[in-house]
Amino acid sequence: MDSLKRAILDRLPRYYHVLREQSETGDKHAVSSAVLASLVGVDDTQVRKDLALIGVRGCPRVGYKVNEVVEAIRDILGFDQTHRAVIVGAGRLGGALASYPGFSAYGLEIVALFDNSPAKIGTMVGCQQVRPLDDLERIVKRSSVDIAVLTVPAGVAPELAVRLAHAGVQAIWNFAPTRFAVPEGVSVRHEQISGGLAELTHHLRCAIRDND
Amino acid sequence: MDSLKRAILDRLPRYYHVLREQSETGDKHAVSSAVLASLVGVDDTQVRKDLALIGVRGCPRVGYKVNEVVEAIRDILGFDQTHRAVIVGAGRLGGALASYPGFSAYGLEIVALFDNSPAKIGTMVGCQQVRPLDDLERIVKRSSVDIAVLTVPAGVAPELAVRLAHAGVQAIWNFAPTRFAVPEGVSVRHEQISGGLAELTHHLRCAIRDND
DNA sequence: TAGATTGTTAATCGATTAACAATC
DNA sequence: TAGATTGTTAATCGATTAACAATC
Repeated sequence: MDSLKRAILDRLPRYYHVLREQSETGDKHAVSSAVLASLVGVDDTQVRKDLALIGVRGCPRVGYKVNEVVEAIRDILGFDQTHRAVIVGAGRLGGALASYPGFSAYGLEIVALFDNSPAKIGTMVGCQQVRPLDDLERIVKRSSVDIAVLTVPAGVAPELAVRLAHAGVQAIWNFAPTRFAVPEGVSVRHEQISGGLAELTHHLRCAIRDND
Repeated sequence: MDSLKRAILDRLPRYYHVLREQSETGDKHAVSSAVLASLVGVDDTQVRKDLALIGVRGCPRVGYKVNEVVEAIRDILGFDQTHRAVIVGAGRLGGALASYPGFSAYGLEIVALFDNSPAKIGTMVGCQQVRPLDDLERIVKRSSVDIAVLTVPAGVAPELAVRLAHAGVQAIWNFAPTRFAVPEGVSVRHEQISGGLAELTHHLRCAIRDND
């Protein structure tokens, strides 16, 4: 199977999100590319191309069947398979992710939360009891965890990424403000939240100047 | 002043981040495009183009002056100006952002944290006392807040965005898993965290199939 | 001078948008 | 049939990469 390109992988979850709501309320069974486009804020041609690419065929004068679209996206993004994940770093962000109920819709099951702070170990954060970092390898192997979420300080992220990869994790979702290399075969997604802030403050700066 | 394009706005904070560390330790005053490129994981030509675009000139055989680059990025992204911000939604994510110390490097000052839950109002979350939503307009106006961070459930995000815009906020940083329209002149950045998860699970799915 | 690095043009690549025929 | 919507090709746009002359 081809790996899909980055751009479409950003849009598919958005289609999934808005259509899943509609498929639950169930008052509309079909959706046109124009309606779906306006719901997620993209061009209608874009929607038709994306859906064609993932193998969903629509019907002229009717549109696309909501259920078909939802299932095709769920299938292609792997949301129908359960992935076990651990969160490393029981700070506020780690806690926020550990207690987010929405991940189950994406097939993600959080099986453990780690930290190395004695003050945190053993306490409950979200629905998880914090475990010591020493247990990392054991639990990753025992529970066949394949995704790790990194919410630790930038300084320790690279070494933890290596530990996780060696323990058998296949994908790392990195929220630490740094980048690192990982062994072949492991995929990493760097979530650089402050990048979004830069965009906003830059716009503000331009707006202020334009008023002068 | 021209607004810079999206792509470069994602890279500038990364240059800023790695060079600021180097400028503090101070052992190297110059950096070549090749070194900077490898530090942030982009092409070296890309670095030279980006720096040329923001008006930094390098020196053949030497490279770019670290301080010049840091200051140019700080200036163009508005990190040298202090922006006052409020966080709306004192859940775990809101709390994580409220207590993140790194924002000051980007010129962001969190002045208030709001929630509508009586159980939370008045308690301390991060370094902020949670305030009732009723005070939103008053505080935004009084403290001339120009950025709002939305960490509320998807359902209430659109109405809060409108309230914030009317109160005078100029930029909204939205972490709720939804999209909404805002009045002309207000900029919005939608941070869709689960999009990153889709990319990872898709890669996992491809890897599994390739093994079959 | 020789050599390393910048700065810039040209080529490539990919993503988005426009146009329109095909279809129910 | 008429009309709305899909599906697809072509055109545009922007971003990235390659090549190389200019420069210290």
